[in-house]
Amino acid sequence: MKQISTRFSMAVHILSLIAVNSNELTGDFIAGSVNTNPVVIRRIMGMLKKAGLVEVRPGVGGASLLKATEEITLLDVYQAVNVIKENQLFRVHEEPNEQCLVGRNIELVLQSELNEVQSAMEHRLAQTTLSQLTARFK
Amino acid sequence: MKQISTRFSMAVHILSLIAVNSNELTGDFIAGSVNTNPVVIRRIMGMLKKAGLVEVRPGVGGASLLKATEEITLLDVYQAVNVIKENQLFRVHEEPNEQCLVGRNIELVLQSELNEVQSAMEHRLAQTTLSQLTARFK
DNA sequence: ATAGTAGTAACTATAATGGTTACAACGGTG
DNA sequence: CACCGTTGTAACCATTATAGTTACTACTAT
Repeated sequence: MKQISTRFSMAVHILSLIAVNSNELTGDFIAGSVNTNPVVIRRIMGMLKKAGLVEVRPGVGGASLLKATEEITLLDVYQAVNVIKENQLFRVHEEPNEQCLVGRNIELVLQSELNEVQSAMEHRLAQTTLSQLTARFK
Repeated sequence: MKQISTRFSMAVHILSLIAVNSNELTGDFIAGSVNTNPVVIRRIMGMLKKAGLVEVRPGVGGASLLKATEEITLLDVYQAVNVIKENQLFRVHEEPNEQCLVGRNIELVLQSELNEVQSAMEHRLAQTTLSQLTARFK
């Protein structure tokens, strides 16, 4: 069963860390908290940077958020790490037989429903903010 | 990017075929419409059978639905082909550092949100029936 | 100049997928 | 009763994305 990559959960972890310990964080420290290799962290940080969520001080280290924690949603993170692209949560089999009523129609009809399904999921992602998560840490 | 397996879209295709051409279908014909290998079809049919959605006449061939098309939802199909298990749409990185405030809490807090997200998606899947799809074929 | 950090490229092991071959089991039909 | 076409499975393979790893360059404060 294919699941959505841990890149996403790691990214949320990273952002939570930065939210809590603002600025005193090296990639190696983050890697220690996430429990993975520092390069994995740097890769994800690169994506978060490109999405405009964080700022990193090269050379010396230290990261900070570019938006308030109330304004970073799980959807923002999900999109930043590119874990699922637009309308591609579900993979639909390709090149069905056009000679057949079903084969001819299934792709378009099913895909339009699946797009709705994906939207419903992403809409729910947008309702949770980073601040809601960190508020529950204890 | 990992996507949800085409097993799901193929299953919908198969059920649509049965709904339209009730009973005169061999696995090889279905494979021709889906455009894949017959064994792939049989594998999926096996899952649909186990879920109580279809009935297959062994030996001689031919399949029929065990429920009305109005009563088969995309969620039923999705669950039948076991494409995503309960609360496992998102994979969460394992064994974060318990010494760290974030590491200690992230798993539980994030997972509870992600379960909500998955529920939202599945709820939307349950709103589309097989009959709604086949009605749009032309 | 040095030390410690970030940025990347390249390689690897792992796991799920989807296609394939092969064969056994089944059930009408001649 | 034997045959033929079908279903049911097991086993294998190529492909793909992931996540970890090594190695190296570039940057910045001291």
